[in-house]
Amino acid sequence: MNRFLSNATNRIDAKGRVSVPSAFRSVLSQRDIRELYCFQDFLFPAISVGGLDLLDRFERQIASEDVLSPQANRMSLLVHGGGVFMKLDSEGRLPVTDFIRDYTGITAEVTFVGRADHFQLWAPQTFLATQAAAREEFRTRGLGLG
Amino acid sequence: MNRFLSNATNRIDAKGRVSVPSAFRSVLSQRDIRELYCFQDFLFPAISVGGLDLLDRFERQIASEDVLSPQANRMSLLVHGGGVFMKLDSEGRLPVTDFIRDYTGITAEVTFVGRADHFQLWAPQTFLATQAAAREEFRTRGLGLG
DNA sequence: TGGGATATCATGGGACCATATGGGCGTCAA
DNA sequence: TTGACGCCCATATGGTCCCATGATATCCCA
Repeated sequence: MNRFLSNATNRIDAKGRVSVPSAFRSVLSQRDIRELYCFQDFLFPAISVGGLDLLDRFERQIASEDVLSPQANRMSLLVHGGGVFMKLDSEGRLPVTDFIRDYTGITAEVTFVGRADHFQLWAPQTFLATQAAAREEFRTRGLGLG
Repeated sequence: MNRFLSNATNRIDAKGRVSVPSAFRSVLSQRDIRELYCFQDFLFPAISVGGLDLLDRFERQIASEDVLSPQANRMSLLVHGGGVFMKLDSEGRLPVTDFIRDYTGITAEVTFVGRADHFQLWAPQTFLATQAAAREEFRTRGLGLG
């Protein structure tokens, strides 16, 4: 497996740590991702986690803009300034900081959700609800992306 | 790490000093930046800090403009004339001068914000509010620039 | 097919270390 | 002389490492 797929829910311990699922850890080591970069999803209350290559798309766009461009400035503020580094401990756990809790509503448990080139942290019930809502959306409006 | 990323908030002590986050200090030494050049951000109430190479992009743009361009004239006035030099002490702290306080509204705490090739000083609550506003902007209008 | 052995993984907690922070002292300049 | 600044050390808080325990799935063999 070389992509982040499926989901799993783990408990946060008394020290505020949570184990990253083994399957995700093996993808991380396979891609040689040692420093995790995390930032808020632009749409959902979830934290995206992956390597620094996640920034590439944004940085290409920023670099192509005028030095004084407010849009480029705002984007850099979010993706460069709004991200957080996380390191797994030797057991493969990551600390669940307020940065994560505040944006996701996570309290006692974390749902890890695969997103192919990265994975996300969700509050379990929010994940279920959002997934159901998305399914309902497709059911009524169809798959059209417009 | 060779870029300024993420953010951190530190307290100003009784002598008006604040510790630059360890991660940012290591980027500075890695880039062999000893004298910090600081100037006001063009859009936000924040101070930009970095090496003199920060001026490169501005100077390229100024050079490409007409000699009589009011835009280039203004940019030089701000970037060349409006900057100040700062030095870290042996512990990696920098003095928070009135130059910084007046433009940013910083009082008791400083939020250091990574911007890839430089970092910025923000008043914590201003940073949070501005970031939230920028995110909302992208959420409603999309990521398209221009 | 079932039951026990074993490996893998999540969880819990103690010890240690890096870093932010606070404050003392000497030096230099206004 | 006084105040600002640079240099030094002392301390605490939080993060990281290390080892132990418990749970669950997998395998192997009878």
